[in-house]
Amino acid sequence: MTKPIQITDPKFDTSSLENHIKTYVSLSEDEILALNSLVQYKKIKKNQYLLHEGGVAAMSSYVLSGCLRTYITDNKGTEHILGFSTPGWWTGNLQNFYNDKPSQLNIQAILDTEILFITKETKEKLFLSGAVFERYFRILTERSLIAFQERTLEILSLSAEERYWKFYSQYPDLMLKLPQKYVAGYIGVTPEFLSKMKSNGLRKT
Amino acid sequence: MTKPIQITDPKFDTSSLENHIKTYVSLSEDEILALNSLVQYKKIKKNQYLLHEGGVAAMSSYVLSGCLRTYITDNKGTEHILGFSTPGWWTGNLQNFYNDKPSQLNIQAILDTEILFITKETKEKLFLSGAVFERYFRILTERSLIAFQERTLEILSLSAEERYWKFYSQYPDLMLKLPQKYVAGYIGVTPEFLSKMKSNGLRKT
DNA sequence: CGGTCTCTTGACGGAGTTCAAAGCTAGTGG
DNA sequence: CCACTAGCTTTGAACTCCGTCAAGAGACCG
Repeated sequence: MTKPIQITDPKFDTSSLENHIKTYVSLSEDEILALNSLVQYKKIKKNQYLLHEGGVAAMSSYVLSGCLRTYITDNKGTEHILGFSTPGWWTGNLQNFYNDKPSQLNIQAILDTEILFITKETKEKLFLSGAVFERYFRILTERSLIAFQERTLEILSLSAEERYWKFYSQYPDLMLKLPQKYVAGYIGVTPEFLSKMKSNGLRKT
Repeated sequence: MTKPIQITDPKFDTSSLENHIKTYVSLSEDEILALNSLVQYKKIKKNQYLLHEGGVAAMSSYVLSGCLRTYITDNKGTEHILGFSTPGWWTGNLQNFYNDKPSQLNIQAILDTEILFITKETKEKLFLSGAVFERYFRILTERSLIAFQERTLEILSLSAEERYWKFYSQYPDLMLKLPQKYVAGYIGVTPEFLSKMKSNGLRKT
């Protein structure tokens, strides 16, 4: 389906990722070299999949350009979106780092997308090459955890309309160029109901 | 397994936490000493708070005995439970590690509870004393993140009854000794509706 | 005991869903 | 560059799950 990466590809630019890491920890020259030698590059065309339901390959991906969505399809066929990944953010199927059961998750490009990625194995090598990487990912994971805790509480405590505005305030530019059905799939309503909410006069309260 | 060296007064037993850490990383004697010197102990009586809404003190707590619940109160006065912490699990208000805004979270003992805890500052000291701690917390945080991602998808995709059974299968012993209103607050329904679900013949499908 | 907190039960209401149909938009090939 | 199609969005009516409010029954602790 998707082509394997060729390591002999012309050199790609890792400066975006480097700078991202440097906002959390400081990197030595050796660590930068290790990073560059372990990270791989990939292009995903719009609507193609980085991870298909049932996949077991564990990888973490840093988005350079474009946008991905991570979602599941429930037993009624409805899609539920865990999140969107825009440039400067990591995504991946963490479950597969800890067990080999096929993932329920799909990760799909909703725009032409470029990523840098590391597999489970290369990530371990990265950790061995410098403790700063362990620290970097600990911090990122903590921040991601906080975000998901907040999301959990939002779904439990806010109405659909409030969740719509929350999403809008968090991702204003993303929401404008996103198909409505994806917004619906993220905030947890049907596309029909989101449409009705909008026509029935949405107003921030 | 030999008991850890108690340098001075054996005020409390950290072997539970030590063993927990050792299931993820290996600890040197020096690291064990650092851990013992930095970790503090605390008892919380039933219904008392480890963290009150509005608190800003950042700490991570390892539960030795008892049980805690972490929750928020929304603007209608309804309580929504983020999670329960039973022996062998960590809890805390991570947001306050990254900003000083008062937390919305409450952490309350629902049984007489004993914890070991570290503050934001001592946690940093722990990281300096050994990279294994960074690794340990990275792994724990990743696992916690996976759990919250799954919870998010469950709330979005499952009915109240399905969430009830999911909760039961994940925490069978906990659910039996938990007031129903807490189960309701976790799965995201009113106590009244949970009561009706049960009387209307709950059956696993 | 007695009071407070928790659980149950019922009637009613509303937020959000389902299904179906029609309009709209955007991508695609000729 | 236009026409065609597939998917996206809108709209409406019927329906369902779950919430709200209120009242009563039970349970726990001082």
